[in-house]
Amino acid sequence: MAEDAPRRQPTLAEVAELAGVSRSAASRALNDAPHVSRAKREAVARAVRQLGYVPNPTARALATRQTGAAALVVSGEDPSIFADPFFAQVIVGASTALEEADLHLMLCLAASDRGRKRVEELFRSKGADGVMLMALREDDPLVGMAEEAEMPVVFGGRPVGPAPRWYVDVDNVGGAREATEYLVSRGRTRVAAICGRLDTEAGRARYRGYRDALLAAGLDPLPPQEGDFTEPSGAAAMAVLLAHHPDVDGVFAANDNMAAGALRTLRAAGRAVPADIAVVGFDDLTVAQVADPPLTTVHQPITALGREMARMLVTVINGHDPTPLILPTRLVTRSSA
Amino acid sequence: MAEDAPRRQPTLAEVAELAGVSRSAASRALNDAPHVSRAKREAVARAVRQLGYVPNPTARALATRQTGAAALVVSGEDPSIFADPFFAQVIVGASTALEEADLHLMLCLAASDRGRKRVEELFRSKGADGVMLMALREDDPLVGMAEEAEMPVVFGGRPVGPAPRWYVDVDNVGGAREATEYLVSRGRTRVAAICGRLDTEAGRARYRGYRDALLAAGLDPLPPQEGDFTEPSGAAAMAVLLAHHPDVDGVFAANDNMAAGALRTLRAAGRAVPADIAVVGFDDLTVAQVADPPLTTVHQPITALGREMARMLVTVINGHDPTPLILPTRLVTRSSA
DNA sequence: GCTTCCAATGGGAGCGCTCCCAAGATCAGG
DNA sequence: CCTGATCTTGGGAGCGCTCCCATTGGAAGC
Repeated sequence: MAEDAPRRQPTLAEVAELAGVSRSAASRALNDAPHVSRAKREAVARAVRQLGYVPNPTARALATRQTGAAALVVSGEDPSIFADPFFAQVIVGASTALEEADLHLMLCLAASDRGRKRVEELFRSKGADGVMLMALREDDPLVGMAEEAEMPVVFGGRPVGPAPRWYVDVDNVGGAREATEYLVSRGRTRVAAICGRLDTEAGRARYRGYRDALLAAGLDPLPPQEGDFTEPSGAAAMAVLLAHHPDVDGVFAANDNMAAGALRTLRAAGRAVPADIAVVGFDDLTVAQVADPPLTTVHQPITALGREMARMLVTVINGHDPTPLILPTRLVTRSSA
Repeated sequence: MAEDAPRRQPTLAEVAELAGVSRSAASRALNDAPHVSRAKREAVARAVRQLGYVPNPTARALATRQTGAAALVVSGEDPSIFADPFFAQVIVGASTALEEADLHLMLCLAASDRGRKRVEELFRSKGADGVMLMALREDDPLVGMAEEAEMPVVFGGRPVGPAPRWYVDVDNVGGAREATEYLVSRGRTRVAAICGRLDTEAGRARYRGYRDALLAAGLDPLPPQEGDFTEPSGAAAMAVLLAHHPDVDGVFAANDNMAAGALRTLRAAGRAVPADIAVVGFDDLTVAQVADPPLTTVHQPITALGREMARMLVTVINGHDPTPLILPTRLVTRSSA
């Protein structure tokens, strides 16, 4: 008899037979559940080794009604939003925490109609044990899906509107306030804000922090100069700012990408940083260190954000009800302010 | 009767009953397979809508022996390797292509023993329909796992050693050669290389390209000054270079991160770029545009790399045998050289 | 010596879907 | 009007695992 090509994987039943025990006993032994004698436990282990048995996760999932996976869904208008290194760091944290709970990570970029439809299906079909949701915008359809879904959902950063039950966020207001206060403390009196998308809670919160700080210092906040968190948008916003308020001497940018863009515009315009204009960013990504001059920026613990989101999700999946978490930020001073 | 809490999802059997057809017919209608009358097809559609039915992917997976997911596995010694924005772009491409094939994306960072063990289990248990493998190092245990796995595996970038059956790579040698030739064409005669990890094929290939170009121009290549693709390692390598070869007038760095690091060291050492030393990078990530001076660099189509990997994987999953693909690079000249 | 209790055990019934296959319905051709 | 070919149809048997539950057999208690 020729060996028929990719021979089927051994099943638990075969393991049981080889070990001379029942399927039930084999199953219990495998999941080291109680009520299995030491002898049978060993017999099963031997059979597993001999057969090279690996449990079939799909079958297990069907029987237990648990998929063994958690999804990270990132919203956005187009997939390029995900190119921001921010998400990569979130993933590093989330992946590590999920690994500890022995869950797989599914990544969904809900950045097209097709993508959103697939996420909806994921929710409705319970295709994962839980979901982490990020980068939501105002009136984001994902919020509705999450509400309807009978599935654990943890938000990364609050969505615009009422706070969800479970979320992990960063102290955006506090960070922005600290950055602006720093600018003021360095003697800047005409400080502007290049803010992120105002249809995101992060964008709004950071502008709020900026405004609060200025008001508290008895200075006049400028109206928000909106960017979209990308480098080019920061460069453009800075150009507008320069045109309308030639006398600005300080800029708080809602993230490092935009701050880097501002730096570029400033360089082109011949303004010295920080001598003429001081610039502060937000995020503390690699770009902040590489920029010239290196950016003074608000550090946020991005990997921790991912890690805590995942941990919180696992807690919820296990039937508990954790309280939301707000991670601290801190100002890192370099040379741009 | 109180409505019992999270009422079980409707099953296909219930849909069939409501529609007055058999489970088989309902199944066929759902997957629009042939042999279903128009009338029944519509009845099923109506029942589906009325019940809010969504098929259970796990059950389907068990029956069809297809998981409906593809995994992207990123190797590395620790998870931080993934923080490189390079991977984020790969994911954007892969995710888009996978979406078209209606496959989910599982992300596995094989950056710890635990992580590698989970990948091995994934392979052995056929926990995905196929795998994309990246960032392999010499003697990487993942290569062995991939070989033994009876599962479609597409490599992103070739591993060190014999070329695998299916891979998508970038023309590393050609790109490095072009970069170096450019340096030579600008009159540089003492050109050094800050190369990436030499236990990766990309690191080796780029050094080879550098060496080939110099040899062809009748100049002497310097021995490889090895970094690990990170910014600090580039800064450190540049410092060593400056100490041992104070007269270098050109540097080819194997990626933008290291080039940015080199720039930093050069700035600290008071060397003008490109006047005293010209610098060329590789990748063309955002950092290249933000660096000061903006980096002349070898652009590689990263999103396309991800997209083509995913497409190739889908092709293999569908039973075909595509040929490996090598994507072109091109030099983008900015101000650093 | 005889209950009492509990660990150990294995059979059976699913989990929700696909798919093979036998049987019935439909229709054209002779 | 009958025969054979083609399309529909639904029952049944899995896919591989978990888990409930009834049964067994000692060990411990009186």
